[in-house]
Amino acid sequence: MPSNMDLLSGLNPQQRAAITAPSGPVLVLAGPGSGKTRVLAHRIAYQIAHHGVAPESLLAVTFTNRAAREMRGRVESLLADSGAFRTPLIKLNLSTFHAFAARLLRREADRLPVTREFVIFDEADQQALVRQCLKELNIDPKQVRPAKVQAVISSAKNELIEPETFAAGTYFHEIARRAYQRYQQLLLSNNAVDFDDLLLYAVRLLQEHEDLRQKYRRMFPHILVDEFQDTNTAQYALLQLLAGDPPDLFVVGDADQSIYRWRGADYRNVQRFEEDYPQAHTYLLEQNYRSTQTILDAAMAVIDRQRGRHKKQLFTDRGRGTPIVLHEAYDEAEEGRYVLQTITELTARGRIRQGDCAVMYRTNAQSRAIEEVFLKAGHPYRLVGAQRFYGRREVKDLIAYLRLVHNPSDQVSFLRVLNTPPRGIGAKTVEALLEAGRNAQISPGQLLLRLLQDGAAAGKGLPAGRSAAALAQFARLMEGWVAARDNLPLADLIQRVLRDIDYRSYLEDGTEEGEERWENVLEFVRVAEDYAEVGLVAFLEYVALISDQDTLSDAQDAPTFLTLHAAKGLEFPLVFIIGLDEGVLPHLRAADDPEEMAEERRLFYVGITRAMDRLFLVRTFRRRLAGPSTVADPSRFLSDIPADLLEGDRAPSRTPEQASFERRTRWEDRSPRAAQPRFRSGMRVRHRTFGEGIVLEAKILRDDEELTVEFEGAGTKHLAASFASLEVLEG
DNA sequence: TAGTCTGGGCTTTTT
DNA sequence: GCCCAGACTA
Repeated sequence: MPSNMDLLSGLNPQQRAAITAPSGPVLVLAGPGSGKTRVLAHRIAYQIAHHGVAPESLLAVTFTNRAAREMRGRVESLLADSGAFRTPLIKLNLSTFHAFAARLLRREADRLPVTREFVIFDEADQQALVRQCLKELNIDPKQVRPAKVQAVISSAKNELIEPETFAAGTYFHEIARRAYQRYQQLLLSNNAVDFDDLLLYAVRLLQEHEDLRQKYRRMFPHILVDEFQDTNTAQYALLQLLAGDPPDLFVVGDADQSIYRWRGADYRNVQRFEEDYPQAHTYLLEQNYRSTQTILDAAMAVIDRQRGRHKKQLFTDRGRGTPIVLHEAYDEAEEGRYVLQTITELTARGRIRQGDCAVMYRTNAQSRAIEEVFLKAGHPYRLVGAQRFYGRREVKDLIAYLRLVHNPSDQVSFLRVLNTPPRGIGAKTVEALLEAGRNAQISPGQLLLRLLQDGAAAGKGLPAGRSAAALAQFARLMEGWVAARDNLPLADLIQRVLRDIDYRSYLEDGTEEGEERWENVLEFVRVAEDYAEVGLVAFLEYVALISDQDTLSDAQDAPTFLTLHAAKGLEFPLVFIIGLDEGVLPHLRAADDPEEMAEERRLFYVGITRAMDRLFLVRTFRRRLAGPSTVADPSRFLSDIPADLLEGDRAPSRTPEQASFERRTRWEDRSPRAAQPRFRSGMRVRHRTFGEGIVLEAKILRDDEELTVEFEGAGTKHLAASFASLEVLEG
């Protein structure tokens, strides 16, 4: 087949070797911009075109729908170009872990404690449920925070720990254990699963049912995984269960780009893979095709400060390129103006398009200041962030209505919409309704529906009078929607709900905000129109599993604003990373945990390596984190970048305050290694007031050494070596 | 029952 | 500075 040549042309020897590697476990360790995704796409195409593998027997897993979509496009065009395939490869199984698991669960629902129609609860729903559990357990939600309990439950699930095996060593964990137990029961009575259950149930199904295991192994004898470093325990277990014997498991990843630890991801799965599959072939991709050498050098300088990783040498033949620009703004507004101004200047020459530019930040909240500047200037931009849209109150309300229509047992949704907009159903009535539901052993939604059918008989225990009328009216609405559910196109169904509840006049209260909320509703209807074909179930699933990255579109030639997390896997000719301040990047929350601090560093590394040609690092002198604005210190990561890669570009001084600040931080004359390291992690030290402790982390910061010390009595402290006068005891 | 108020809590990243 | 939950009042 001459087409094989096309599939391998233009690839470097390492890439080629990985793509043509014999079937079996394969690990591709790939630096940023080294053509990781390309290798994956070529591998798929090569298997199909060269080895005659049936497309439907391949399962490729990614972390976002966007990545899956892109991969599909690439594979299809590769195969089309090579003349091997003409029809679109609809049979190719390319999806996210969660979407794949959801499909599996629906197909095998008869072995699950939920029905095929289960709904997927998102984080807000989960918290609502946890809140309910705590209430039942008579726990004050102020003492034990529902969000924290939810997080604990979630990470337990990601570790495949179920309520029965949940270890309760502390008071908090005992509460969490009981809440977890009740939480699972409540999920079932809602006919719902949460994000984590998707994976957990999938793993359990395959563990417990030999026949299913065989079935899926036969179905997908070839498995490929993107961003393998971001798999968590449940995902890894799922892969192992799916991988047949002999396993044909092709995984690509980069431990340096692991940024989802907080979601249970464990980059040590890369090592685990090598241990579990000692016969695995490993390929290393180091040549970078994306960035200039200057950008790569900066990235390496940042990541090399990380201990306990194996060093990669990133190189390119793109040449040195332009120095990285470091800019200090006075405050967030000026930060925004600087970004806008720079983009305007650079694009004015015509070589760079607006859409080539990206602005990246640590937290979503940071986008606000930038957006304001752009809005005021009438300059268009693209904002990446699905959560922002789907997390809005009005959108969540609508989704809850739809979920209720789809699944009247969904109590969380039911309670959300029962009195939204207000229709005279107050707390007392709700309480009575819940009680009646408990007595009748059915969900309150079902109870209401039944009430209509057999009249007052089932309504025992429900309040009479005004609220009864309100309840009956709501029940009639519900009944109407459920009846219309299967006959009406999705968008029409939504329109009908909107009309029935007169949602528009509820939202439009004359304020600009109300106007905006209604706009969002209309936007939501537009999205639903695209799902007319596939119907309500698929739409709800789409809405539940959407990710921020999925909202990125190329439709508009405008700069993109996105979080560093959302930026993973993307590239832009021109990148701004803003908010390079202590407390922002690295984030405050990471300060007392070396593992988390390491992840902040990797996050910065991911950001740097998104840039192809130009990189702008921006920080702010005054910043509002919470409450009043305070003076921020420059990010510790900045001092890891060698000065010769940087170009100073400071705004003119505006205030004496700033001028004095600039005198203190002279980037251009800063020598990168001014101070000699005196401390190492693991050293025992003594401090005058804090007593004895162990150095957790020591790093050179400008002309001082910054230490993180765990003191026996005083806890973890951050100290500047020159002030702290520490005595070294041993080490 | 609904709407307003206040006080407290809290701040990350997202499938 | 912002948001939410629960308390309070009409």
